[in-house]
Amino acid sequence: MARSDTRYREAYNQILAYCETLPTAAPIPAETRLAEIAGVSRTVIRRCLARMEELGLISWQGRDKHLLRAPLADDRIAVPDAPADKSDFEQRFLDWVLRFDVPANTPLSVAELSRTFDVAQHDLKEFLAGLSRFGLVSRRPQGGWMLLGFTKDFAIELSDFRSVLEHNAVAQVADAPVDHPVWAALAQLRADHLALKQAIDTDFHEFSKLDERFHRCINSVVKNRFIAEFQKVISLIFHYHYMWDKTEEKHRNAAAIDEHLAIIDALEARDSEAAQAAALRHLRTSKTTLLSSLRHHDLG
Amino acid sequence: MARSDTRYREAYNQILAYCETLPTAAPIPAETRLAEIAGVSRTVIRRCLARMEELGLISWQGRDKHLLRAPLADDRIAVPDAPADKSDFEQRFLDWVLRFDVPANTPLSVAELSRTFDVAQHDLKEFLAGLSRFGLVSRRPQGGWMLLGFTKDFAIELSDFRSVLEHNAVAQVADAPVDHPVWAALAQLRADHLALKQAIDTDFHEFSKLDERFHRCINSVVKNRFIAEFQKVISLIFHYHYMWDKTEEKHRNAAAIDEHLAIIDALEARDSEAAQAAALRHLRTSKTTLLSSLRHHDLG
DNA sequence: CAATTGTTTTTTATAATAATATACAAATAC
DNA sequence: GTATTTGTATATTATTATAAAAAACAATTG
Repeated sequence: MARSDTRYREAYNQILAYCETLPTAAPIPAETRLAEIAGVSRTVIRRCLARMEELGLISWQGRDKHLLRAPLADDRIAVPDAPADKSDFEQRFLDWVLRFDVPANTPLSVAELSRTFDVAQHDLKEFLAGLSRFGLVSRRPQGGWMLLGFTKDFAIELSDFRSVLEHNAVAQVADAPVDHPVWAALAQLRADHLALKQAIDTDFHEFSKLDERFHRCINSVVKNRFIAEFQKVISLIFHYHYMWDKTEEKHRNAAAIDEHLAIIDALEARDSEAAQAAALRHLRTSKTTLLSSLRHHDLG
Repeated sequence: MARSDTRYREAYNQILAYCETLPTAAPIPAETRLAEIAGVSRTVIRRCLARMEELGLISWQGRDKHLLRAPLADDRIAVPDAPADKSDFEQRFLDWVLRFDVPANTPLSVAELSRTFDVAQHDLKEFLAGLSRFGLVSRRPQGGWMLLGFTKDFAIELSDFRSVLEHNAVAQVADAPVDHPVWAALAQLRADHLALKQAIDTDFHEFSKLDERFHRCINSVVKNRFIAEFQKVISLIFHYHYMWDKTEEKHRNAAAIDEHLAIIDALEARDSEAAQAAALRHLRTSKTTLLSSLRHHDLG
């Protein structure tokens, strides 16, 4: 009933690995130095040293520390099982929400989520607290959390917000200097769009990836932490909904390719006005698609 | 070492108050009904009923529940002290950060914050997790949290983001129907601006409030949860920095009044282009002011 | 059989606590 | 003497155990 000693165990193995690089009988650096190496506090280092002394790996008396013998594989300490990739948990959670069409206003059980996703309960709570800033979840009066989105209103507001952001991004691209990498990227994207247009009859499902690449490219010009944070959520949501709404997919994607090309044309001509107008047209189409995809899923 | 029974205690008093409205010897509603009244689960209600029976307030046998006597003030149960207004904690925290110029990259001690703000540690963690979405705080590798902003980069990106949002808001105001309440609000704001302009020599410090009102008015037209969430943080930060930067305050405010009036003029003329241009000018000034205020505070 | 209560199971909020970090004092080496 | 390093004390954090509360289910009752 306290915190785990994973940090100590990992540090111990790390220090052991460091000692392997030392010649036998070599003096061992100061505790502060070791703490730096392992990225932990001196408290942990002293625990490590104590164990190493106990195992007869080192002599330790005051500031006189010496390696007695080379560490063996057997000297290593066991680290509790896999640290459960916490990094991509966000991705997996949104994936779950969207893929299984978890309806709006579903109560979320932290206990259950914790089991299915193999994430500690308080990490989950932190994550949900973060999402509540995006209005995707909220606390329930009787305790616990609930999934607010994905309603029609949410989709509309998200689309509108996306339009605002991309409108700005397009304007910035048009103003980008000639040597900006975005131009090379756009040239490549144009080629890829044209290629897919040729093969649209068979490869139309490839468009989803291309779409994401295109929008990411446009937005990459904007260096802004707030916008970047939102783009992550936005692109994920749009991306998934495009993938599922199979109605008229081929025709829809063919049209979208032309819309993308129109934006690229205007941008390369440095016609900011035209580019923004083209972007606006495309974003309107996207919004319509997102909303119709919601209708098919019987939400909102 | 478990959750508090505040919910039970509050529910108990609430049920007691409900019983006061009943005539003596009246039958008491079903547990489900009582649960609805108090907004808690049946589990809590049964605890309440058990206590009421024990005190001789009611008879309780199966579904036969009757009031035996009118509840007295003395029957009430003590509720643990003030629930510490958790609602405005966000405001108080940002206030603290800005008012005391907490420098960027300051480690935040949850334990200390919990004490000074009188907020439970896990509520704080939830709050910090939310702020980390805005890039204001982040987790430290060695545990705990740290305050990232308020750096120059943060201010620049925040200003830019604000510009994007307000640019959009102004465009929407220009398109608002004649009967939209924003027009009445703007008319009032125009009058207030003109009044302050007359008295600028003495009342220039009044501008800060007016500025906040003006921007809130413009943004009120945009109905979007994402934008609204950000506006809260943005307006708070700009508001405070304006209040503190005392250099040339009078002159600065006088200029800002004219900028605001120019925006109002263009909007009332339904000249979207001119309004956006005026807004852009004003936002540029704001950004400069914010940055210079940072320089005076020796940050970034 | 619909509404209500009795009982069991699950989930949540929270305080207690070991692990860790940090701060400070004493000792050592140069 | 002073800059490092270690020894020790204190503070903070992460995590768990657990009572409180909610939710699910079964058994009554009118």
